[in-house]
Amino acid sequence: MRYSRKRELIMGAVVADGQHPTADKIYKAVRQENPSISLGTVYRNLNQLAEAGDLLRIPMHGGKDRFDHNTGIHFHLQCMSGGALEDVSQEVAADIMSLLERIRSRTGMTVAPERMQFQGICRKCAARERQTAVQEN
Amino acid sequence: MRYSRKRELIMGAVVADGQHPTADKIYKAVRQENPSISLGTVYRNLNQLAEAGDLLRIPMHGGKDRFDHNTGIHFHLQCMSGGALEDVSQEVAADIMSLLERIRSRTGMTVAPERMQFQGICRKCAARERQTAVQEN
DNA sequence: CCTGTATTAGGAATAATTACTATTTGATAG
DNA sequence: CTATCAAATAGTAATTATTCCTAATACAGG
Repeated sequence: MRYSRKRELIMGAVVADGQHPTADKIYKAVRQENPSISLGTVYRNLNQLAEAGDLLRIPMHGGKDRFDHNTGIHFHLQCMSGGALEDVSQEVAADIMSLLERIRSRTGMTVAPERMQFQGICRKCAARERQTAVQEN
Repeated sequence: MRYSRKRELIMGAVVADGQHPTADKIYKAVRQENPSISLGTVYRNLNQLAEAGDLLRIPMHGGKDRFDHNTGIHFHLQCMSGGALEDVSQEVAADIMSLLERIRSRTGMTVAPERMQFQGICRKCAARERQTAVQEN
């Protein structure tokens, strides 16, 4: 993988974003800096960077895939209410890892932690829903 | 939801399949019985049945979604090697449920068990890969 | 510089799924 | 049994994220 100024920009934009940007969001961000970058280039570079392990590509059910500069072991929750993708608190990461190990030893299936993904309701949306429920009473 | 002969056929085909068929596979199956059924009808009915809780729609990363007549609590592993989608042994189901409960109580995030999905290597592919590795030595 | 190859822009192609519309069908009431 | 009316359907067009393609460009080594 040869150096390219555009790839550097793209990687920089993912890091700068800090959240879990879509390819499209990165495309818009890098275009501020260099309007000649094409969407195809953004996708190709994100894929190459993910392939090289410099970032994570997070496939999303029924939506645009996300990218993450944090390549350390952590987990994601896709909120079914608000749609947000957020990191699961590190507080339970060890519990998750030990479950995956238990699955491996008991069933022979190996689960890839970097591919783990939860779907449910995030804390913020859960609070909002409780609030709404109270008001309806 | 009014009765329809075609919906009955479609539901029957999902049950008869027994595995985790795609909409396309169901389409081909029901066409044996009634060649006038359209793919749109298959999708619409599968969606309605999933909505009504009569079956599960399982979104697949980078592939066609699957459907499952088993609506009881169980979990799926998508094999990254062979591509198969298979049920995770019930042996570890309780462990998984208790992890999800621990996540809820510690972080406030609620994970939907019916949406849980693992990606990794199934037992069969793991065995095959070990075999191949040995032969290469 | 010059050459070989990776990278790129721009647009076409893909593939699963949904949306649209005129027609048909199932349930219901007379 | 027939008339009625909403739900269901066939067939096709549309959608959408992503990949593919090709000619042009840019990087790195000699």
